[in-house]
Amino acid sequence: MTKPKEVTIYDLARKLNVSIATVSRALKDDPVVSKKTKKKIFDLAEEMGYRYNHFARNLREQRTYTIGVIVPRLNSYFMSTVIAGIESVANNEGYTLIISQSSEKADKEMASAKTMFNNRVDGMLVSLAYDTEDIAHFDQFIKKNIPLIFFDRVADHPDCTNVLIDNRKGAYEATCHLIAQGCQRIVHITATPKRNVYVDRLAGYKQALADHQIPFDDKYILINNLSQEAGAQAAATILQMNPLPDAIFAANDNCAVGCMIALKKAGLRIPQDIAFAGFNNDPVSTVIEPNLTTINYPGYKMGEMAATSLINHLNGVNSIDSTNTILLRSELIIRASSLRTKSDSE
Amino acid sequence: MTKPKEVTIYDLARKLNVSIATVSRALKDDPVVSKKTKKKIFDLAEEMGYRYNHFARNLREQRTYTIGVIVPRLNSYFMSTVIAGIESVANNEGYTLIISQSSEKADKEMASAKTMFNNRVDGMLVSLAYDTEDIAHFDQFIKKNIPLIFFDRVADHPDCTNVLIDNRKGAYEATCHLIAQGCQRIVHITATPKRNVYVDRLAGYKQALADHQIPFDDKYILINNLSQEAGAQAAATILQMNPLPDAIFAANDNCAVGCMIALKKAGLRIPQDIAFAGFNNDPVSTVIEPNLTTINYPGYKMGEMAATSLINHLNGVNSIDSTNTILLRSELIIRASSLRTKSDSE
DNA sequence: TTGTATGCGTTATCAT
DNA sequence: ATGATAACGCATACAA
Repeated sequence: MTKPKEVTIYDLARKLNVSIATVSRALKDDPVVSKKTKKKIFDLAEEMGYRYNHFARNLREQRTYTIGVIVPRLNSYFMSTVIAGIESVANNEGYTLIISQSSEKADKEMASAKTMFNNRVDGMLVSLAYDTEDIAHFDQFIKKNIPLIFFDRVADHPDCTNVLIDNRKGAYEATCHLIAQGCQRIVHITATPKRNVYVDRLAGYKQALADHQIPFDDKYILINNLSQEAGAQAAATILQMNPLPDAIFAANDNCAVGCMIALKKAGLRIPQDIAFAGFNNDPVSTVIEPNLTTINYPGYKMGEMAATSLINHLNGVNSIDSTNTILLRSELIIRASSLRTKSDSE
Repeated sequence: MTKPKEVTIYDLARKLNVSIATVSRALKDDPVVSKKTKKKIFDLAEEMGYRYNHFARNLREQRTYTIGVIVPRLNSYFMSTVIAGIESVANNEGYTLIISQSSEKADKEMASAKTMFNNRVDGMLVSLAYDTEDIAHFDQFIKKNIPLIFFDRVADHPDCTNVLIDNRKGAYEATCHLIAQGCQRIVHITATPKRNVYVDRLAGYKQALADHQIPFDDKYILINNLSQEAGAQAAATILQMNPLPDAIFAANDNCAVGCMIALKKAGLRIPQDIAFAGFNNDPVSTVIEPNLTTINYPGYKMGEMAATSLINHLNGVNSIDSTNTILLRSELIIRASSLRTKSDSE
């Protein structure tokens, strides 16, 4: 139970009859220290099991080499991929991550923000929760000049960089594809208009309709939380429609899958009766039958970009003003769920 | 770019004409301070935007209120659920999490361990990587009396508590179920014998066979990394077998799904030609057709238990000697992929 | 109930 | 090339 005493630079200094200043300098490989003493110090440090005390440094340097990450949830393929990307960059640059999930709740997000603020993170990487309305809980960072970068679920803020894909374009392409397959009554399942990703995807959907002279109809817009269960419930609503829609474009794959399963159970054939497209290219999209057409979404890259941009900023490499938005490429992946023209190939 | 100056207890003390000791005591709600002064101090702290400096405290108290978490990967439903459980407990108790993924590689795991050690975590929560042989990189924690708890992918270590399910029992039940469905030639797909979970599941499988007088046959054991792709490759191997096996028990759902898809493509009917069982109750198990029989696995609970146990230990509540293993309940969930008796119901 | 003084382990400034 | 010393912000033993 007793904590063994930590070895400090004082201990090293005493044993070698040098000053702590010399030890400190040697330990960070300062060229001003002679090779000989440096070697002596390194060796002794190793031998005595010296370990660097980050807190003393943080206290002294007023920074923590820690980055706070808040995501809506960890258990989505996309998010965990993003985090992997963030981690690789952060580790490389000597930063530690504090990760927290908001579970899609604004109040949890606020609590996490506060925790991270109190932990004196050097910078923040945030993807907003489903129901966050107001982003005032991030003002504390801005005020203290702590850089904050939003990714994927972003917010418009004059002081923050955003990293995301062109959601509007992705949705536009998916919808155009459905139209090209002969679909006219296309349902769009999406989530809260509080989040840019859903607003933009809806806009892309609308524009695709407009560009093909298909009138937009409110009743074809279904709003839910995009869970698989919500997809199943959406299916019930869809089955009530008369005439039945001939395509569904869901704002994520999970929801699309829940909906597909329910519609199949109701006896509809996909894509013949109703075509499907999703968003995200989640692994589940290649498990569902027929495989789901979707938008591929560079999660790992997004994580890397966000982290790199943040760290560059921390190092003063690029000014936060210079880049306000980083847009990543996405792509439509066409699979059997939407292929009506030669639907039964393979 | 300039860092605004931080407010400290000195600033508060000066403005109120009290000592820093009083401020320090008031801030942590020490009953010894009078209500009046306490209120004054709280109000001023609020007004001046004072924030607590964890590093000064850490430096002073020689602890960090930080817990290190190392997992094989974040992007599995199971692991992210475990982490959600860990997080809820840790947050409640005022601990911060540093999370890192080993990406199933021993060297990354070692690097993460070192980082966390240098960050002076108060305790560790670890689930081992696929290819970790030697757990010597955790000795540094043991030596410093930093408690370490393994969960799910555990190691036998006299000084560590393990939190896991009874993998042997789970596998035994799954295998018995397959046998009860009339299967005799049961392939078991599993992973490295370096990890307890796979060793135990294999043992459960073997015991089930033995208890039903079915001879064990080496060639029915397939070892891979349990990815979906590996499942597809396993399918190729299985198709070479003569006679064909009549059941597959995979050590996780992902791999089972990959294998099912490939076998279906090859024209086999599930469960009529070949029955399937997996492990984990991953959401994908209810997307694949037919739905996958599997072992449900209490991830959130496991995270809560591991975190609670660690924090209790940190608080000196329970000695690490008192509980060396915490076993959680798991359960067999029977779905269509293994139901041969009345296979086509529903 | 409040105050004084010291140490926690660094880094950095100024000397030498 | 090396050393002495002053911060950094807080908690606490001891005093008052």
